[in-house]
Amino acid sequence: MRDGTATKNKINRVAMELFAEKGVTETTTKDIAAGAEIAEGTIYRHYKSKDELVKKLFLSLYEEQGNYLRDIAATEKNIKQKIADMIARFCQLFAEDKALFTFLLLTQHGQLREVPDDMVTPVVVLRDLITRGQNAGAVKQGDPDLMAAMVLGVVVQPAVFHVYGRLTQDYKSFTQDLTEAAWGVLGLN
Amino acid sequence: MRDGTATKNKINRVAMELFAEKGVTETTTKDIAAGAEIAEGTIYRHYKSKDELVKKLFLSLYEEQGNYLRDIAATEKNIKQKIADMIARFCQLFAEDKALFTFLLLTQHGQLREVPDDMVTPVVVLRDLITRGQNAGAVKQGDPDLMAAMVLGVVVQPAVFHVYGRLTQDYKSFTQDLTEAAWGVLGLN
Amino acid sequence: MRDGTATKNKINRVAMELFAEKGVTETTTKDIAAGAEIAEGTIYRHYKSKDELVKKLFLSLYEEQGNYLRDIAATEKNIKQKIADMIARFCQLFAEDKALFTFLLLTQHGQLREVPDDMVTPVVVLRDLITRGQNAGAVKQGDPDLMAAMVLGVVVQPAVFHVYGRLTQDYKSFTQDLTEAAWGVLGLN
Amino acid sequence: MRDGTATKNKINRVAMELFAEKGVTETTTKDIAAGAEIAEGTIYRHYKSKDELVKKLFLSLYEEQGNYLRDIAATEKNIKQKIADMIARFCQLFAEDKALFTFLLLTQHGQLREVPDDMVTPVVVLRDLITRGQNAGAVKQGDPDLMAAMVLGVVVQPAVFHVYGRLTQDYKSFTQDLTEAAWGVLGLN
DNA sequence: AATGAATGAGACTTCATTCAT
DNA sequence: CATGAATGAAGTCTCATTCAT
Repeated sequence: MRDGTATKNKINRVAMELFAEKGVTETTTKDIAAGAEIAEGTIYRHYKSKDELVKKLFLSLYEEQGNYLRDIAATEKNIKQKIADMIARFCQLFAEDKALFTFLLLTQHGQLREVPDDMVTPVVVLRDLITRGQNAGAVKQGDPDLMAAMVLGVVVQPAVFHVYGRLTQDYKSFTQDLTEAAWGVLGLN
Repeated sequence: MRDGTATKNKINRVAMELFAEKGVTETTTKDIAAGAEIAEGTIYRHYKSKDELVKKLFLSLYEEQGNYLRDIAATEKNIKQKIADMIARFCQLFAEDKALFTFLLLTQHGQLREVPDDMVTPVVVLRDLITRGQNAGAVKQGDPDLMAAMVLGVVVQPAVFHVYGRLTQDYKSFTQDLTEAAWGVLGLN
Repeated sequence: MRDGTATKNKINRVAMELFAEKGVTETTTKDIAAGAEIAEGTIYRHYKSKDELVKKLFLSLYEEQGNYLRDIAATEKNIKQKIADMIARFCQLFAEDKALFTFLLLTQHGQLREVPDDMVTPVVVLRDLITRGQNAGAVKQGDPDLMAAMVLGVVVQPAVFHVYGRLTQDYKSFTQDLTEAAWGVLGLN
Repeated sequence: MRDGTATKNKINRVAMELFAEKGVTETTTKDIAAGAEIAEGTIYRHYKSKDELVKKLFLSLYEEQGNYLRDIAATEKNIKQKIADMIARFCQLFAEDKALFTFLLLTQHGQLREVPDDMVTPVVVLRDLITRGQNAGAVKQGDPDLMAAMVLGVVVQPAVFHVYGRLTQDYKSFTQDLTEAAWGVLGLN
């Protein structure tokens, strides 16, 4: 291949999966190279260091999730429906790409502090949506950051249980229950 | 202290704090020894390996939390009150010892698989309480594991936000809100 | 330039300057390529290896200096004047192209052993001039290699000081002093 | 051994010899460890990095030479004799420990800039001695830094020739010639 | 029980060199 | 002649663990 895009994509994918599987520190550059079927040195044509790989991977994927949610928040629907759509989208994503979620889950500690203030993150989108819902009188009063945290917890913690085998059903089957719980937390019933 | 109990306690405390601060892999045995003001080799008088230290520390602290919750679950109160007590207890703990929570938070991945089947963990206690509540007709129907996960998420995720500075108030001030949200998830209003 | 002469010259010049600035091992082929505004692979159209580049560069420049001195030695002037001319020439060169001198200075160790026996080097020219001066009775007796070394030291060491900032005046202003010192060493007063 | 002094000394000696023989970059930590008959990691109990090893080694040995010369400069003798003593001392040192000289010679480039301003170096001692000699009317006028450089060149450049095999006699046999040349440069005859 | 110098496996990274385009 | 992505050997350094004291 003339440009290295395919190689870089392969590195990204393999790295994400290995990080999700074993954790970042436990995954060696050798592992990544083997998984991507390239030489170890090749990683360094695309990233200055393993650290940079982790950070860029995390930030780009984290922001990508933020963008998805932002698009949902930007629709014409009412807030109740937007919350439902967001949760449906999360369940869909998790069912399709568990490694992506697990990677974000494992990597957040230590990477969250690297998030630029102006980045569109899932958390920020959710918090802003809640704030606007409160202003419109649809969502009950309360610290919007706290409410965002609780909603996030309702949706994410079952996914963690799923990752660790405590929940085994197809995650999409939880969509309805999660949505109703989130509505309850926000007083949207 | 002719026996090494004091030394071991110091190791445990220092290790937990360093693990919470920087993560397990990023904390070296040298760091721990320095923090505990002992020689590196001394750690190996008390633990066979760093891995064993991490595992024993995690399991004992995790079980300790389970025991607290079990004691609450064993009281004569009604389930609604028990949930409230558990959350109050968690908020208290988190406010008093953030490092302990952070340690458990960071370490769960990779340690959760080591938990013996018969151990009394917070998750098991909570799940069993929910099941009994459902049998008694107090808690609404639904997968008890899923419900336990959602309740846990409601309580724990705000703590994560607190650790990363997105929430800054004294955690105990959230007790009421968290409790009501948990009740809502369980249909206990 | 259908042939690569211009490219090769650019490589030579850039390489010399970088070698002088940071040392040979500390200069990467990537640095050279970047400085010469070519691709890394292009270097290998002109040189078999980095080693060959260093060696050829050193030898050609070193010999070039030898040739200059040989031309001076071949004139009709008396030895005293020839020494003066050589030193003047060195001061001129150093003032004009400090990088060239620094490159030769840094590279000599490790390259000096590669010099072919029959090459016209500054050292050989100087030594031969001294020998002839001794035969003609103009230069005082003594090991000609030792005397060549001392004369060289008198002229070169101040240049080293200049490179490292211990001497800061225009080097040409030292010409007279260096010449007289050299004469003194050779007993030419 | 209870303390690591012997090990550190061994590292220092072996490193100096290898650096002198092949150059710093060409000497690997593996080489040093093998030469000192220790594990590679052991080097890092005594030095934070290879760089630090090189720098500390250079600075301590360089300063040591400065101290020797300072002691000579501090005697009651006249300046002519002091110069003679210094040169004799240098010839003695070089004859006894060629590796030390070669190490200092090879390493000066890149280390000279690290020398603290207040360090007693051979160059500073020599320059100060010359300045005092000029004030006393014993040494002829002229930039003392330039004169120090020339004297240094007279003494050191033959040593370089010796290292590269152009001079082969016992270096101590040059003592008289070098001394007279240095005197000549300083106008001390 | 405690020490701390030493170990050695292995991680990350660099860089001269190759080769398909 | 020129490119630049890829290689892989080799280097520096870290760190959990051991063992003589």
